[in-house]
Amino acid sequence: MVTQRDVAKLAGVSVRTVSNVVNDYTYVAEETRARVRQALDELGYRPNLLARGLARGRSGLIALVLPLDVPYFYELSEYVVVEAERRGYTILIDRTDGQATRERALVSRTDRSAIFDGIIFSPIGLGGPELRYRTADTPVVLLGEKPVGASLDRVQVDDVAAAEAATSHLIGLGRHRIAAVGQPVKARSQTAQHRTLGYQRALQAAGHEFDPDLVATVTDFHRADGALAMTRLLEARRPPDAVFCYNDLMALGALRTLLSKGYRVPEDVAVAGFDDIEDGRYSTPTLTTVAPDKQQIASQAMDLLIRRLDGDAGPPKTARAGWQLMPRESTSIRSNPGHSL
Amino acid sequence: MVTQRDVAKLAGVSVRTVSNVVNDYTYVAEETRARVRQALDELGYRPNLLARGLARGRSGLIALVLPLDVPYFYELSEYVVVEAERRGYTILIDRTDGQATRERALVSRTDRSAIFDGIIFSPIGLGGPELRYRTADTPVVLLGEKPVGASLDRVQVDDVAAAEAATSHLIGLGRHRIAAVGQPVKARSQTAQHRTLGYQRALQAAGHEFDPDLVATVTDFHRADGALAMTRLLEARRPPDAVFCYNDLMALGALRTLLSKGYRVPEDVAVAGFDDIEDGRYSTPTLTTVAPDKQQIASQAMDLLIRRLDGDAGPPKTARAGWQLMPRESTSIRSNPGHSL
DNA sequence: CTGAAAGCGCTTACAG
DNA sequence: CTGAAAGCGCTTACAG
Repeated sequence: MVTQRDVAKLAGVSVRTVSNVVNDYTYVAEETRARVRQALDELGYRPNLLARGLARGRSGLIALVLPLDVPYFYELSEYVVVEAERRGYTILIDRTDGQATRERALVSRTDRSAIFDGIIFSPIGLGGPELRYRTADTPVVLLGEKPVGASLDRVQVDDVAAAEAATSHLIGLGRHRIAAVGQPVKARSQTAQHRTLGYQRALQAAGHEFDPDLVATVTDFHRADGALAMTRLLEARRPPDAVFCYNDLMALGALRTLLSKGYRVPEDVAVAGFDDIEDGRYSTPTLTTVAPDKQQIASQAMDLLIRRLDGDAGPPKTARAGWQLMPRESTSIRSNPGHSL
Repeated sequence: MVTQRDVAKLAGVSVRTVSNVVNDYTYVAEETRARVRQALDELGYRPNLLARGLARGRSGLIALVLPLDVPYFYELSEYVVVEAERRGYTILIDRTDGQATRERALVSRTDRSAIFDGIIFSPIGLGGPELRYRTADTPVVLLGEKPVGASLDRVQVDDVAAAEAATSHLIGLGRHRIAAVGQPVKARSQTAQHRTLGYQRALQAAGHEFDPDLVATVTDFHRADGALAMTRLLEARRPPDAVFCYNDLMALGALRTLLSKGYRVPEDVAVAGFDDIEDGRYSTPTLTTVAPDKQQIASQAMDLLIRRLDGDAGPPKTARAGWQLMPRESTSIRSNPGHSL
């Protein structure tokens, strides 16, 4: 490895000057700068970022810790990368896939996060008590609902209102037996609870009765879970004529189940999801969904984090990001192109 | 920040001993160990990984640099994370989305990779010449085809054979006008060329003529590109009765175009993809595809990298991973459930 | 504008 | 089994 010392020797200057040139500091004589540059190139010097980080006290690196197995998150990650770049930081993604073990690595003693200036974290498997455990050395911003008991900065979407809007939209179609898919078997985050709450509120506002049989539980938020839940719902005595899934992935699974059993969507059963992932814009029929403002989420998360990096030690803050209902073919009788010609 | 010095002072030992305890070295008296542990907990010590990495000369971190906007890669990334964990390394993902600018950050002087022991890299936008530029400080393993001119370790799948198998499968259905979707407008990696070659070989083996009009070019490998290419193919004088897309994402886009225009799949047009992403197992119809052995790719990439980390300085090696044709509904007349009941 | 030197927090031969 | 000390490669007041 070529060090600044090697370069300094070759250029006949001190490491101080080499460092100045490498970091583009002013106050270096043009002649000196040229000589150092020459030596830099000749030797093929590249800085050791570990050493630089140690000396500077910060690495310029931010960890984005999230479950990459759900498209919503990797779509979101692109926005976070861009917003971080814009602010001079580099994002490195640490994929947990919601596994508590991997998430725990974040709060454990020999925490990989120690090389990061800050962390943007979307906890799935970990509850608040465990999160609280973490020392406050590295600032953390949570994405999504606050795990019970944790007190950290976070950015969230109003899940209750969004779920209510999605359900109301299904009600507006004249459907009466509207199922909800996504209540986890064992609840950890509050996301699902909030969406169930929004679902119930919409029902209530429309004067529909709430039928517990129409709330399908899941173990995970993947396609397979949506497909399985839909199968169970269809086998009930009084199957649903619409279904609101707590994410698009499950909605796509439900869609698959419906179509493969010969149901027409939306004629027989209307389907709505949550997340606005790209898949839902290309499925047949295309998927009605709630679109959280991913760009805004990313931007707010970075802003919260940078506030902490700048030394703010105030109480935890919560930023709220917008969302929008996106009606598409899966809830629109008129245009179901798969059957329209 | 609590340092080992603080802990040493509190426990009444030297930092040497603290370090020994933190790293679980043997030869620490039980009594001493207990006392140090006590101090560690009391102060809430967490190691500074930057400093440790600098002192040890390695960080235990490996960068996985790839385009996360394509599901194939984030599915692959999970396998890489697991294979790395198994070998005691931590993967951090650096998403490039195929943008040459971001890929270039990897070969630039102030390379973020300097904190990594090694790099697993899937170049999309960068050609071989630029890759060659990078100094050999940090070992690199390439995923996929070798960019022209680069000489680095890599793991690849036999694209020619796999594409030939997929095309032959379509021919076996009795189709005569088989289109190929995925030849990039401006070619950089060899992947697409190889798949086109396999496609042509299958045609030739079956005695079909090669019609250049049936090879649709794309600018990217996303759904939108597949959808657009399909639209153009359908507008031709003699539209295809089957289409082989160079990845599943484009195949899903093509599928969407076909269904929305009222074509039946596979009755009117059969569709095959490449990658075996999860979406294709839940689309309607489900998608026939080539499934590269992702687990094997990940495992081989890690093995190649670790060989270099262990000091092997031999010539670049190429590992070959397996693949398998997965026939599904999009090429199977019998079972197209969307229309079967 | 540039040098000599301390320091970032850790690891690890070298002694004992 | 443990201490004193050098060193990892960089940055940066302090002088000049």
